[in-house]
Amino acid sequence: MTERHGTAVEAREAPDFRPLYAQVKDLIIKRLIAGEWKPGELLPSEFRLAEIFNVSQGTVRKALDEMAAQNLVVRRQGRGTYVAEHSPHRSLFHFFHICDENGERLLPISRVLTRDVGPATPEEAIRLQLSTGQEVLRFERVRLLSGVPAIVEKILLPLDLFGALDLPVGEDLGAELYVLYQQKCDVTIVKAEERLSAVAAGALEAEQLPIAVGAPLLEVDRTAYQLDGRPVEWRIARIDSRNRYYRATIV
Amino acid sequence: MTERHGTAVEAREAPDFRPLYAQVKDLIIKRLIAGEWKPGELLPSEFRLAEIFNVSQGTVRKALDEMAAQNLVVRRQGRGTYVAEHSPHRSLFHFFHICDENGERLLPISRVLTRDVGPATPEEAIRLQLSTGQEVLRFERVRLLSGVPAIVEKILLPLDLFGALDLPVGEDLGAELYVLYQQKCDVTIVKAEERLSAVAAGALEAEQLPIAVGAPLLEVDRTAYQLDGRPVEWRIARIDSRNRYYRATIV
DNA sequence: CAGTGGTCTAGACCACTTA
DNA sequence: AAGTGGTCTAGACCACTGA
Repeated sequence: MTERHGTAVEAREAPDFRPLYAQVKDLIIKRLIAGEWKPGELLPSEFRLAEIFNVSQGTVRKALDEMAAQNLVVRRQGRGTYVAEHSPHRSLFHFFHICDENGERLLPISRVLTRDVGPATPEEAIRLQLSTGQEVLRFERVRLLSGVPAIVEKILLPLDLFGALDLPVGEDLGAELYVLYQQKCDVTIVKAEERLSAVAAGALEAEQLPIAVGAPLLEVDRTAYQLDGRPVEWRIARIDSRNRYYRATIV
Repeated sequence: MTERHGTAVEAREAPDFRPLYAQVKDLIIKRLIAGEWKPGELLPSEFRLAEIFNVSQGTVRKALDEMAAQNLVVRRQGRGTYVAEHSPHRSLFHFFHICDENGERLLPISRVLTRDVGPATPEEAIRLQLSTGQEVLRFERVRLLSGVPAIVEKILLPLDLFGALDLPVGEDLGAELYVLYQQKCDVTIVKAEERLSAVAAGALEAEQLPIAVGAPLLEVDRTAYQLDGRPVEWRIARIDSRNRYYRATIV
């Protein structure tokens, strides 16, 4: 630990007095980023971590509780604390917000339409914080809901991280993308920002979805981030939102 | 408290063992619902509450921390714990998610178009959990963003709670609706569920907004709840989402 | 200055899991 | 039975607020 504040009169010019538990949390996250513990693995116990960082178990607990609230770790009584993993279930329930009219989660099936590699355009470079010209992967895919084409998606990924990703054009993906990112490319998505708007269907959408050009579509523009804060995916989904909706809860 | 589990061998057939702090939280929420402490008021201190409920201060703290995370109370070091209140700022930042292209929050100005009282239709009764025929208040309003009409909204309220609400047709509202609900009708919104989709503009929207019939609009269908879980507002907003978007964050 | 919430620690017991 | 996280308590000191 950098500084403790008890015991005696201390020099305390440290401009940033962060609580101990916050410092512990940062240190644990640093080790996660460094890959010391991989997704799905067990962390050391609270007492062991308390020894490592030379704080009390209660302080470690508070750090881990916050990390659990952020879905960075999963705590299981009697077992231990695990590094969070992208199960298909978590991917869907956490990152896919489309429901049918009764509020039931819909399970999508995907088919890749096109695959493309090339230098990033200026706009793409900005969105993924790359230098212009750095190589990127581009995909277009269709997702079916209840067996009907419902979503056209464009996905942009930086090639330096996703070189190992092999999405076969024309075939169904065997898993959720974020699960594949983690398993094949060691990239874990921990946060996403979405911008929703309504747009008119273009030629691509009218070709792939059972709608006419100009029909209203729900556009979800998402930037997804990994643990170190780097934006690693930009995707734009255009959704035929008749009989469906995007669900959000405000608490 | 109902039951403690320390000290000795105890009869413990209670089928639901809720942690003490959760029971304390429920009891505090019950008192909030009963109106024992009003929005903006100071709660008793942690030690005082610990006496009241006969638990330790740490247990009260955990209950209050959870309530603070849910925006039910606001904690201020050195002052105390306040019952959360709908300030204009909170209303906007928490419940209004429309931004401009740079991510800047937009401040809306409202004008009421129509006002209507009558028995609830079957659909309306379902959404507000009323008996068919119970009286409801209906409003239509236009909201301007950056001086331009951008949102047409239909708002439905049960008359039994909102009889005191007086929205003058044609005039600008002096405050955010949720602030008015709280100040004039003693109704505090604590949660909302939103369903987003894309729709084609109809006659009303084309009349009020600078767009054509059939143009894509972002529809936000919101049900808002008060502390006891009762749905007390149903509103449908249709938003001209050119140069704007609805912002969501997934963590 | 007294009173509040915020942090940190230490220790006890509980419930759950695994061996 | 041993080890884990979950709960509860008690007490210390800190930082902030307002009289």
